[in-house]
Amino acid sequence: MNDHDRIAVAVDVVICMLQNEALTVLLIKRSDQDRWAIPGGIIGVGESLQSAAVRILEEETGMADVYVEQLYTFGEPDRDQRKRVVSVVYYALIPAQQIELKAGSGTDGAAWFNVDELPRLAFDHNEILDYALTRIRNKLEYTDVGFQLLPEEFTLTELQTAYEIVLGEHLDKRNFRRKILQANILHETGGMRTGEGRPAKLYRYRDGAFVEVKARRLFP
Amino acid sequence: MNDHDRIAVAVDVVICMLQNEALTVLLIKRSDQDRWAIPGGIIGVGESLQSAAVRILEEETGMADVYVEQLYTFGEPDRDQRKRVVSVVYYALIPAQQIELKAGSGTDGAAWFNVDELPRLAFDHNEILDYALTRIRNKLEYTDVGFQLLPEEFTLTELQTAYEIVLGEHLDKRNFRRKILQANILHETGGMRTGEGRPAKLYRYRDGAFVEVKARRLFP
DNA sequence: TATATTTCGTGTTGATCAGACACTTATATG
DNA sequence: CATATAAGTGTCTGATCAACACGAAATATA
Repeated sequence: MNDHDRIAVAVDVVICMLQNEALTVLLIKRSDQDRWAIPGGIIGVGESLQSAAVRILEEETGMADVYVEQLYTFGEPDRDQRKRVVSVVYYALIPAQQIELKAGSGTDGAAWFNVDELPRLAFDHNEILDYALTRIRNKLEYTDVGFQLLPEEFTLTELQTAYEIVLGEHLDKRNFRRKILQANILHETGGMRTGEGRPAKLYRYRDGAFVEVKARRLFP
Repeated sequence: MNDHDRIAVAVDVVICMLQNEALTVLLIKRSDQDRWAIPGGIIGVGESLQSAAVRILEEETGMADVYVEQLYTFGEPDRDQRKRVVSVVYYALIPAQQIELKAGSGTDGAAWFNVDELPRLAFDHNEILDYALTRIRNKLEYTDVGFQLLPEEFTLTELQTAYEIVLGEHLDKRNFRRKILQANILHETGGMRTGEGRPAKLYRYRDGAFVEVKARRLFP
């Protein structure tokens, strides 16, 4: 087997954030490609897969301390015409906020796309995003991923809206609040969010709460 | 980066089967290693990850047409002292039966181990097996993986026993039967299994049934 | 061949949970 | 001060889950 035949290992990261009442994903355009793509890179020697994902995330967004989880590994022989690449794909959920995008090296630019209005992407990246969204929607129902999309403090309405955006369906206000509060995974910070209308209590996620709640589905 | 630094891509396969009222996993011992290990191999050029998993499974057991699914990719830099290996791990569930183990090339032998009585394995393979078992137990509750561990025709008691072995807990007979039958994923073959005691009806899994049942948990 | 043993197969009840549904309260704004 | 906006709150009904015991059908044995 000559060097040309060797298989390259890449790490790609699906970076998701809530913006303008929509779930968005960060895509980049490389100088040598005419389609948008999921950001990624070659793994460094001595670097773990997870570290590589965190590094790529940091290079694109400048953010650290973010929820990152392995999604799936894509390795069809023909997924990249140029050479054989096995991509270990991670996904990251970052709290809603304003982010200054850093143009990574070798890229023409980066932009956030509404996940419901994606263009045709490079390689098998549309397939990867489909898979990522399915995973996130599923995990929303029985893990704490929903909280990762919000800042530390949030109102129950903001939390419900986040769930509605990701799931793409309306949820009943009273049932939602009852279930979340009964699950005992939030605590009131004491602060209030003011604005037009009645002020709302602020909550914070009880970190590690899902270790206790575990197998219990939030929305069965 | 010289060739020595390059990263190798391996595919490992956790092969599980029911035997003697226990869930067992197939392990091999390589001539150059003193510990048992999960069977695996280097991926061929032009071979997809899934194909490699199926090939490895066939090499070890002689079986084709088996349930195979990707589990997780393990790639810590120090997981193999000799060189950097990224392992894409699959798991396979094969129907209970007698299997003639083929000694794969370069192996000292292969054997089935009860998953509750595993020795200390090579590399990070204990960790991988823990992860695989957790996944299988979870999927048992909301997918059709349970049926993959049984032959085509089975009695309800055999199915319940399979669930009990994998989950490691006792299930109520009447509740189990009611839930399985109401889920409408089995049909009676008309045949009966005879033996000591009253004969039992034989059932067959309605293939593709979980496409319909989908999100519905069998054991919430 | 009668009896014992083994395994299959079956329903009900009470408790818990999910889903549908509408009005009052607190603040900001004009 | 009146109006608009969003927050916050409870009940009832139907569905689902968990707990629970015995009769039926066959084989094995005395």
